[in-house]
Amino acid sequence: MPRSPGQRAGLTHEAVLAAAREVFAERGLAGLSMRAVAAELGVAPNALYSHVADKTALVDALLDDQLAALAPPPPDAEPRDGLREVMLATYDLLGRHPDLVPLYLARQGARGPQARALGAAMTVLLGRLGLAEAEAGRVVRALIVSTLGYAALATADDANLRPPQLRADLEVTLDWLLRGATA
Amino acid sequence: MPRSPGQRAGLTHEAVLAAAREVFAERGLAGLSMRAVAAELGVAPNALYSHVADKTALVDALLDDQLAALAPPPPDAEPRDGLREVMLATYDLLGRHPDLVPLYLARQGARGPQARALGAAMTVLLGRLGLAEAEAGRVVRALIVSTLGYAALATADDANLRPPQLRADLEVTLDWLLRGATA
DNA sequence: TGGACGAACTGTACAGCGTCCAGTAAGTTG
DNA sequence: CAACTTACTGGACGCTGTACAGTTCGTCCA
Repeated sequence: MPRSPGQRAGLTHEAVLAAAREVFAERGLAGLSMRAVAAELGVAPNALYSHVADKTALVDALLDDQLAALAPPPPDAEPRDGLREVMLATYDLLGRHPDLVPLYLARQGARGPQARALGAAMTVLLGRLGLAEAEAGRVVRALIVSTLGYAALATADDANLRPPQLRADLEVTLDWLLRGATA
Repeated sequence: MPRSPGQRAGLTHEAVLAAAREVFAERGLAGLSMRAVAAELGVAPNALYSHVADKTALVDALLDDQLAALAPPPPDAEPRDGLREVMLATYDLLGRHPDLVPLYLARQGARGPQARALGAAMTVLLGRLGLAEAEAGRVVRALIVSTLGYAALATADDANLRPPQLRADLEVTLDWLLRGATA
């Protein structure tokens, strides 16, 4: 509903992020412009800059936000199963939002709180496999790199590389990595 | 040298690609606009469209072009060494052109002739390790995914993730993958 | 040899982008 | 009640990729 002019919109960082989420869901990454987000809020484009440093900061926030859909593996799970499950869930999530894959890789998305929480949960599981923290960090990175990489591959529309096929390949790859890391 | 008006520029696909290579080398991906390429050739921006479908096609060509700097592993190399060398050389190349990493991942750059040649040479080496062609393709993908993924990670300026450190991690990861694949 | 034809190129223009600047109006604090 | 801060608007700048229409050239065939 359009405010009467002279009224404040009462924006917040969260409101802007929510609008960005909406625009992204409806029109994809290509449709996610500052102007579109502003229009969604019924506000002039520049108004966003009171709540967000610039577009890349908004996109970063959106990237982490999307990870909220992923449940961290419980600490008492069988470690290998838990790790495989998160990674496959991540792969599936990215499959639903292929636009984001390059962004996660480019800025290595793992900066926000959601990403941190997932990383910490994975480190716990690797600890139960006997890995020290530094070593666990390296393995987490290896797992993530392959998962994001396969998700990126799945966005190319090559008949030989359908997402289910690649998902199976990813599963095998994760297995090799975990086996190598705990040998 | 500026042609006298009314003279043809005599552009070709290769000339456009060469200009794009030049602009990219000097001003990076952000500076690679159709206008910049056209200016480099002393030509109106739209002139490019007689030789290139659109910008993404030009960028695709540039991506494959850059791979020409990579020497395919000789077929008689020790397979594991040869594979590790190409992948590390790829990692090093991408380290010099971080801008391109997301693009390689997004369009899975491996469509052009250069990419195909590298893939074929890798498949030969994997064949000598006893892998059938389909299986070799999967392993090639796994290796590439990790290599590009680590290169992407290296573009994030995190003090804990310096390129040399990640290169070492990649080396270990490649080892795990090759070991897993040939077990 | 001339005339048609297609390709190459220019000029102009459009719609869109991120974001800066200056101004105004509202809310908050002394 | 006055001073100040914050949130927002209007307008603009410089840039993008590329579509459209028109002109000029090289080539090929009658």
